[in-house]
Amino acid sequence: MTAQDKQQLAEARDQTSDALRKERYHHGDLRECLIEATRRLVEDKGADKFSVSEACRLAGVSTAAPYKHFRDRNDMLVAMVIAGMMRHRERMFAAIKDLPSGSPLRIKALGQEYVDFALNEPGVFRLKFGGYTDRLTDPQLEEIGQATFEIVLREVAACLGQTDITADVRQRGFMLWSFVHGLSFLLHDQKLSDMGGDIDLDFMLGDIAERILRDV
Amino acid sequence: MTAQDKQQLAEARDQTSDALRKERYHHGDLRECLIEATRRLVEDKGADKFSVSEACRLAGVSTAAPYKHFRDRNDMLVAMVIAGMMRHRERMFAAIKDLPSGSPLRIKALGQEYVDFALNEPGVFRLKFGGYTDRLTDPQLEEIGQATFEIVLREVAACLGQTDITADVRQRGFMLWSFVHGLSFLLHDQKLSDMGGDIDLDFMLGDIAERILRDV
DNA sequence: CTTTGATGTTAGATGCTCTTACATATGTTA
DNA sequence: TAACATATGTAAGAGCATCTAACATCAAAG
Repeated sequence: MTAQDKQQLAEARDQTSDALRKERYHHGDLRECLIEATRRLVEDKGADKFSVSEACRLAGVSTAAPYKHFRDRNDMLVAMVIAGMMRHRERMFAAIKDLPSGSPLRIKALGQEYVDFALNEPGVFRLKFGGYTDRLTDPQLEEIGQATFEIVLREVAACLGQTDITADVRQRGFMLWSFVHGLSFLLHDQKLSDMGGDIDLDFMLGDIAERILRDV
Repeated sequence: MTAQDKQQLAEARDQTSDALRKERYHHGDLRECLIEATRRLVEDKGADKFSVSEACRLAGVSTAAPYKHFRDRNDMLVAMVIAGMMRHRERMFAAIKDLPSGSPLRIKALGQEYVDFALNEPGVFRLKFGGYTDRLTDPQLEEIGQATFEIVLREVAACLGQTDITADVRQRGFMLWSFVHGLSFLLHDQKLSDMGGDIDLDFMLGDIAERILRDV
């Protein structure tokens, strides 16, 4: 099937009331469609409430159909998370591309983007990092994570005026990651508004970058 | 039922091969027993694989029995998490009681204990903070969390030579929390060993405490 | 001793995951 | 173009889980 064919089928589906439903015996692009249905359901109701059956109802196919495209329920979730983490990495690239290189502003922007993603797509974020299931150990997912962390390390090195990734750079990068990672969870859990009082998120992101980049 | 009766029943149960099973028609302390069974299962297989039925098999009761003690499956998990977070708070108290007051060592010890708990009881930790389910909003759980955070705030204030909890203290406390919180997740996900290389956890905990307690 | 409420059991309604066997569409090859 | 091979769908059902309703048992209070 050519890209043009897919386009036509997609347009045909979009004309229906629910863009996800199929109209023919063969769906056209059921795999992508199920991933999108999975994403919606997980964001709406949480990963524990997600059911393959409901994704099938959204897509307008029988409950056996997904098993031609995914090994099992968990595999559907993994596929959805992979797509999400690729979006995540792209956004982190985009967040810094217009900022002066070697500036702590780039570190802060990366942190801001990390938190934003976690808050905008909490379903994906918590599936990836919340430990919902242990079978979330896909090699592709590992690569994406590694590559994303490399972005941070490059920026940290640049801020310190270094060219290569030393142990010191690695440690500062990991500390920054830990911070925004925990912050993302706590923000989504409303802990900042519950216990933080008048703490300013923007200030905190700049402050931590400064503290961790500074020499002792 | 007196405490002594409970003791006798507990001893009777302990004589069987599986300490959780009952021997009479009425169990004696099924609620506590189911909470413990839930804890074991969640730690062993993860919250998503946990089933009420299996907890019942562990306890040696019918699958309908839990519903006399818990509203539903989720309520069982909540009860288990509450018990876990009370252990968590007690351990944090214990971690600092022999250290000199006003010392950053106490901050570091709290962080160490936080991470230790997350690694020793990841099932509890991730159920509480991983966002497995949204119905984990028990008022009792809220109180425990608040009280635990107060410990941290008191220590931060003491380290800064202050007596009351200012906005500044709150912010530094929240930053420390964010850090150890994220660190806990990343450590359990093996991200430190995968991407951190030769980073030393103990050093990092001391380093972050120092950085965040220092004046800018 | 009897009653009563708490706590257990049995049976079953409902829904989910995943498999097996079969149906239909697609595109490749003779 | 016809026929076959492959990909992708459906139908039916096994097996297991949650939760409910009706009934059974036991302990404590009157």
